Amino acid sequence: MSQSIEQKCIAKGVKLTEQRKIIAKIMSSSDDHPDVDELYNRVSKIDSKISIATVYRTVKLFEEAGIVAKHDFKGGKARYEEISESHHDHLIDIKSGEIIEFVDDEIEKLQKKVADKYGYDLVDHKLELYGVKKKS
Amino acid sequence: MSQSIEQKCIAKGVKLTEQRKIIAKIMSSSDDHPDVDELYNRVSKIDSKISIATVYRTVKLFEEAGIVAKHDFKGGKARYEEISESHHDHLIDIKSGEIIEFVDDEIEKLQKKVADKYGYDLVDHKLELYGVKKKS
DNA sequence: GTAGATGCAAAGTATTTGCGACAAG
DNA sequence: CTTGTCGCAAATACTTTGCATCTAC
Repeated sequence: MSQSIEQKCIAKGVKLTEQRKIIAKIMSSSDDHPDVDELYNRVSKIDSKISIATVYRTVKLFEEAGIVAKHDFKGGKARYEEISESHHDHLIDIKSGEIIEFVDDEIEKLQKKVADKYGYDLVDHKLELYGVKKKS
Repeated sequence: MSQSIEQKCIAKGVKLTEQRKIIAKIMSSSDDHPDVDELYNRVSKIDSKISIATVYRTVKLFEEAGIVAKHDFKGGKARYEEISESHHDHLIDIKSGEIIEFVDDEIEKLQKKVADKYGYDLVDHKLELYGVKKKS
């Protein structure tokens, strides 16, 4: 964790309001992948007057500024996490809902190669693995 | 195309109604990835009395029966395609929306390996590449 | 001081569901 | 016949927005 969301906002010229600071702090200190509802719950404990509309507006703003990442895992609701310097993908336990982050350079390389093969420059990608714990 | 959706329904014991037959036929003959609205449009041309609720119910039913696949690409709406014997992933042109299907055995293998490394059996996975055409 | 942010409630989308009428096996 | 499906409209879930008020810079 080299730079807080708050610092990133300053770096990107995003105006920092009291509400945004609180949401930023919550997201920085969350190491799971909360949806907007969950974020709203956590934020409400600090300032109960923040409206859910503000949470929606703020995560969208942060996403557009490239500060947080939005995921559409199964389940309908969008979920967010802070973008860290190291890119990673997700392995999701379909029983417990637990999410494991992983990196595999080789897969990354192969993805670029595939895009290249079809004449594309890779802009973004999404890799989600869904699994069940092995009964060892 | 070895087996039509209709045949798969029979094989899986899914009751075939007039509406389902029409939806099945449309999906079998679509080689793009239509959302429910688009499916409803196409279906309406054949039988304008079919309601969109039936389309929703039917794609869900087919999905649960493992006959069609649901994708949540960017854009909010769920999109569907018939499951063919050959698994594939998607490369999406973020400018035009065009979708290219591809297979890469090596990536598939690596995914299993990753899941394995964390003690999981891979049940499902999702790989989407988003790219822009190279100006060659 | 001014542009932009917030809170609230109302409006949008996408999807699901209750219910009486109806059709498949 | 009987169970499950259909069409319709109402309901739900998630997210966005208009507007008057307020706040960061």
